[in-house]
Amino acid sequence: MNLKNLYKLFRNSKIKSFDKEDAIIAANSKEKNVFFIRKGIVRSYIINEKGEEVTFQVYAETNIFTNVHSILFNEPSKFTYEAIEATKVYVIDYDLFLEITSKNPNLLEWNRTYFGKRIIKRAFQRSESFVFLSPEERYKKFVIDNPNIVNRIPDMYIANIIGITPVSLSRIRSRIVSKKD
Amino acid sequence: MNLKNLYKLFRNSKIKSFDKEDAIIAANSKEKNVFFIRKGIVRSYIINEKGEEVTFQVYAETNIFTNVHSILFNEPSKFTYEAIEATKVYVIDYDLFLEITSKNPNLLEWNRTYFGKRIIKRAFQRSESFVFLSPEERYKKFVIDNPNIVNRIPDMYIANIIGITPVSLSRIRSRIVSKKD
DNA sequence: TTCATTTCTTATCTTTTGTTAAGTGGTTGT
DNA sequence: ACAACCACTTAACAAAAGATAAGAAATGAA
Repeated sequence: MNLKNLYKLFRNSKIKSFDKEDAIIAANSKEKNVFFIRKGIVRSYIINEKGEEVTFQVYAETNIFTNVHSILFNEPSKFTYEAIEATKVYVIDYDLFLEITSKNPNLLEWNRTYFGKRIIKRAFQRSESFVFLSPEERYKKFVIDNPNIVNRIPDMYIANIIGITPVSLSRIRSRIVSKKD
Repeated sequence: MNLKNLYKLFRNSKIKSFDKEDAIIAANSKEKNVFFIRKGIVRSYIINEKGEEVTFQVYAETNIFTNVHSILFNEPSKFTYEAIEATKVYVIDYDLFLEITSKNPNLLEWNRTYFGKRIIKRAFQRSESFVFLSPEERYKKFVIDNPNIVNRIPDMYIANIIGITPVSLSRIRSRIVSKKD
């Protein structure tokens, strides 16, 4: 599956634009849309018991994001999905998404193999990174895995994503710099 | 989907018994079997660069485990799957598993909804626990989520699973006890 | 530009974790 | 029963992380 087919899938869908800090999927929403990011960055976050925003994941261009909890389990979203930059997305209803992918053999294969599996693989790899890697190693891995994202989002989001505090990430960064000398 | 249908799926499959510490799936294996645990506990682990075993996950009765990396991506398993207790499993080849589930409407629906989604949900919830919970909270959650496992496996496995050292888990446990007074 | 806001860094202090090692208690196998 | 082994605890120390706050740097808005 390549980007060509993906564009085919989304070319007849709606396009929506969001300004920085716009909510794309509100918390507690049960909407079942599939979003393909054409331009921009999106993050998912929750508000914890202290009232702080905690970022869970970020998505950039050519990535798909959805309200996983709704699509898979018909549950309201725990997360708010918010544009970090001005963002353009293709939007397609999940049922229509399934209908289209099931009619086109290429897309069906893609949906079965690439799309669903990619979600599982990422979730697995992420859990593995917490079990097998230190915070510093997780940060280095994030930088390597997300070269197109790392300089476009606040470090505090990265800190949340790898499970540490922003202050601690700042110290890790200065530690890495001083080691290089 | 209930256990009845699951038993139906596995009733004509092979049954295998493993002694404590037997490897059920060897590391680097590409076998594509699906295992249903009838009795016993299984853990997956890797050997890290220091030569230490690091446990990633445990599975107990009525749970299914598979060589996820092989089934989804045709890659060799990173993990060894090992019986922690004397264990009896139903074994069925993945292709046969797919064939049977696709013929029986109940099983097909179960495979689409319950089986695949359960894997995703668990992987998500696990990642979330590392982002949103402290080590102590992760331990308490593990105990609540796994009442049938927690007293049957060494604490050192639990420590690995929640991403801390055995020594640290021991301290957390004594902290919890002293708080209760 | 200038001002206000937000993020990042740095500092201080406390708490927790990692590491290593020793000791205790329990289990296993012969 | 006995020895050997393994898991758990505890201790001591070093390293890292969390919490809080203050200042610097960057960003955004008027």
